[in-house]
Amino acid sequence: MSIGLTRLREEPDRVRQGAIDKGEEAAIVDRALELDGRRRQLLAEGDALRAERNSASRRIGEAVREGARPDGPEVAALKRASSEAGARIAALDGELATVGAELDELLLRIPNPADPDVPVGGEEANEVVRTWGDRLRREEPTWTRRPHWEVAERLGMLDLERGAKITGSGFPVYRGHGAALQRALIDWFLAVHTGENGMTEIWPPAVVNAASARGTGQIPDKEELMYVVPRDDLYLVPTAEVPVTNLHRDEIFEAGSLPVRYAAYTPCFRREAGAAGKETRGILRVHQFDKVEMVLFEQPADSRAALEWLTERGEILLRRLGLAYRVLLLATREMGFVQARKYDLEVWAPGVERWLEVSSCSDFGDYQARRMAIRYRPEPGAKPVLVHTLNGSGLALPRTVAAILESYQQADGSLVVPEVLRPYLGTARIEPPA
RNA sequence: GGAGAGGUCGCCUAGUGGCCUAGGGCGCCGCACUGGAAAUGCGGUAUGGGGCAACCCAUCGGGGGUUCAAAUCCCCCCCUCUCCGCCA
Repeated sequence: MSIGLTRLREEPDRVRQGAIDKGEEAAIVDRALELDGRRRQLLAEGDALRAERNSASRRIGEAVREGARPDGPEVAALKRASSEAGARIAALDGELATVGAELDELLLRIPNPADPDVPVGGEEANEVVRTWGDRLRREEPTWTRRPHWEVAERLGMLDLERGAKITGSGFPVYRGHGAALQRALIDWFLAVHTGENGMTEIWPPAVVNAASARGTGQIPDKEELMYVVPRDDLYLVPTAEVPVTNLHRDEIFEAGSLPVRYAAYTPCFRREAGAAGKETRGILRVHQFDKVEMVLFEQPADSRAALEWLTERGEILLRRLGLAYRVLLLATREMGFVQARKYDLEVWAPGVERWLEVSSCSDFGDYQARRMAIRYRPEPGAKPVLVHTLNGSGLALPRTVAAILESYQQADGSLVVPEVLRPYLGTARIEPPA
């Protein structure tokens, strides 16, 4: 990810303030401006020298064609001029490489400024935009709700122990109705997205190359987050965002072709190094999980409205599942480096009595698109401009499953199946094995 | 995995060190001709960077090298196709 040089030059104050709001040093902005000036100067000098060298070489060709001796004095003089320019170019290129490297490194540290109305601060500044549904209580009048892992183990839907045996902790095994529930959710989510939401379904590779990992910023920003296959220089995807956004890397959308909206299911692999303990009981935080992700490519002017629409696509799923949830507008230091605006969807899990993040919907502005060179031609024949990219979960499965298990469990130990999933599961109620 | 053939402008293609500052065709855009169109003719049709501009620079799958000069020669890598092997 990086900030655009044009934007840096045109609104340095906004960029500087944006960096401060996200907890970065403002001084890097000024240093970057300085280096940018030096770089442009070097480029101009280098280009002039290249022009000189090119014309000298061209004249050698012409002279030889017109009968000059290739080893004669005229040609020798031209050769000398050309070599000399070449030597100076090499020197300038050396300095340019140094300046460019420092500049690139600085640019990587300048965050995408948040939208003006995003609250400034950390977690305490997050804003609850809206809440839907009634929160169930753990303590019912005549019984107590169990946490999801107990519900699931008792119903034979989940086997964490054997998952740990065959792979490691954080790799859950779903079985029976538990496995079917995974499949049902994925299928239903995609049906909604490709149907009423008009998205195109993508079924991408779950493993990507280094260029793709770099495109969405997993390298170098979040390299420790990913599982790596070093022998083949490949990376297991931490989210479908990576392969799906990279679909259009180095491409130009022709006029009239936007928006392009995708929905994609992939398994997601995250190392989650250092995350262990009570907060991660059950399937709240695992190394492999399933997720349907929505990825949008929009015209710049449309991205803000598209984010509201995108967030609503996630909310609709929760409402139809009958799960209480809230929408958070994340504050500047919570939203991350690359987002201009970000909403989190949190579902209520009555068994553990916690809000669980099941979706994160972000507008990246042109920040991602710049790194991947994804552009759009506003009019036929016009100069391409960077597109705006957005993505949002719709939805991540494990915590959605946890909320379903905890919300729909019954006093007798059975589980009522949410109505929208009954056609997929073929039953309205799951009973404990006899 | 082995052998061979390829990767050039949106698409097809020419191109074996300097008239390549990449030619031609198709498609597309504009203009002319037409009542309107077809056909035809003329012109234009990549991306990024720099410059007020004329214009300049970079890019022929990617990277490195040889040379005054590389689409062209050399090395490494990637991808596609054909055949063989293996295989859910």
